Amino acid sequence: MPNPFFEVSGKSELLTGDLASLGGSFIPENFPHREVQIEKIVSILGSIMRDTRPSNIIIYGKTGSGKTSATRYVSRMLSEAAGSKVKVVYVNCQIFDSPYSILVEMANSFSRSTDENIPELGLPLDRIYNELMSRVNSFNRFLIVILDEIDKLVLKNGGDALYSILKTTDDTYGGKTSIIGITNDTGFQESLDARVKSRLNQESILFTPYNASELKDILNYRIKGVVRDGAIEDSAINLCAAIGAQEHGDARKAIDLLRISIEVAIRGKKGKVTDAEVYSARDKFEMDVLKEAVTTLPMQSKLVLLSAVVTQEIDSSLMVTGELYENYRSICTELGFQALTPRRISDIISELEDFGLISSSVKSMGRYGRTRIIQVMGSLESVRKYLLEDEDLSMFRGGKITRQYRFVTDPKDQQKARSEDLMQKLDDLRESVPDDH
DNA sequence: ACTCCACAGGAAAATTGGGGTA
DNA sequence: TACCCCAATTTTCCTGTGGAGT
Repeated sequence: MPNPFFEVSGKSELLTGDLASLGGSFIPENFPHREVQIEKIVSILGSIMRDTRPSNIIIYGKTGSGKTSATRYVSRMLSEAAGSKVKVVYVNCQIFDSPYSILVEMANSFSRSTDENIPELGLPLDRIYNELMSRVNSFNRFLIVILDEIDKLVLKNGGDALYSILKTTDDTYGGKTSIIGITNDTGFQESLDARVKSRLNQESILFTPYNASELKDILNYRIKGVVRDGAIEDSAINLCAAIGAQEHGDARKAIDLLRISIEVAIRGKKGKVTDAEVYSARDKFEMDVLKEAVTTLPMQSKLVLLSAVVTQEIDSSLMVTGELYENYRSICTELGFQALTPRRISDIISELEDFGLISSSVKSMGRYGRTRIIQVMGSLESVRKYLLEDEDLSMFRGGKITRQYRFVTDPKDQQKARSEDLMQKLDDLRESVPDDH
């Protein structure tokens, strides 16, 4: 009888190694089909071994093209080879997206203990800057700053952040700071202003999308030593590779898919991974991504998304900014949140679109104005379910839904609807407790 | 051809919340 | 404690605009 505890602990006769090596943050020892790019990075950074500052690098490539892990891989090797001569700082610009937070993050990477850390808020920028400079200089070695998702910096504050970081490459006496920017936006350069562009873009490296057969090689390489020989059918690997190839050659997706397939097979007590496991893994994968995206949203974004779900449930053809906003306000009232202004909600809608949770397109409705037509991605029930997992939202009963009067063609009906809407708003006002400010 | 809706989205002001110094 | 400094976030104010109605 197979030991049931092996199954509980995630072990199985399918496995010979640790499934974690198919996880997202794992950096492998080898990058099949990325030899050219890696060699180029190595040759640029190699100047450190000759005590010369390396050029700045910009790396382009879609998600899952290996740019981030290849870069980290190379910098890890460099640290091994160059020892204390070099310091590598990795900053994800999606999380640290202001000049202040990035400089602090850079400076704090030199701290040996938390009490040396610079606070995350409150200090003048140039002081942070000077502190960073003095730390870099006293360190007196090469500093390599990896800026992942560097395009987010430009998007959010017009390149100011980038400019202040680039200053570090000049002002360091001896000029020992280099920057590696990573982006998936190929038009990234055009959005830069000239002074930043000329300083930043000294070398660029393109990570081309993997094709299906390359993905297959990668998968085969990654499962070596993890899975018992023959535990995964060839066609299942091909399927994972094919799905990854469809998504702009996304290796991360292909690997995740394979990992989940294995998990599915283990849980289902299957002896091997077949196409069927991959297909159900794909469904699970989509759900996981959706759940992760929804549950990690900031509160206000959740409220807006909830409003989008509710609005679409009422009538998907009427999903426009104005309706969404009115319903958002009702929801805020019901749940006791302070509602933000339409301008901010407009931005939040754009943010939700960036996350792929909704899609929108601006459309002119002629007499009825110009607005965004919005649609929730994924199934409404799932999104709703994940949203209501938040205990602050779980009290949501359905909310008062504002009366619809836009696009009502008959002017008489429109007039009627408008006044009814107005009545309801007055009711709402009377019901609501007056704000104390 | 002209109007005007219902917003989009840029820019600047105002608010918020943290930190330093005296 | 009082006060001013800072960056981040949100609000206020604003100009711009595609096309159905007229």
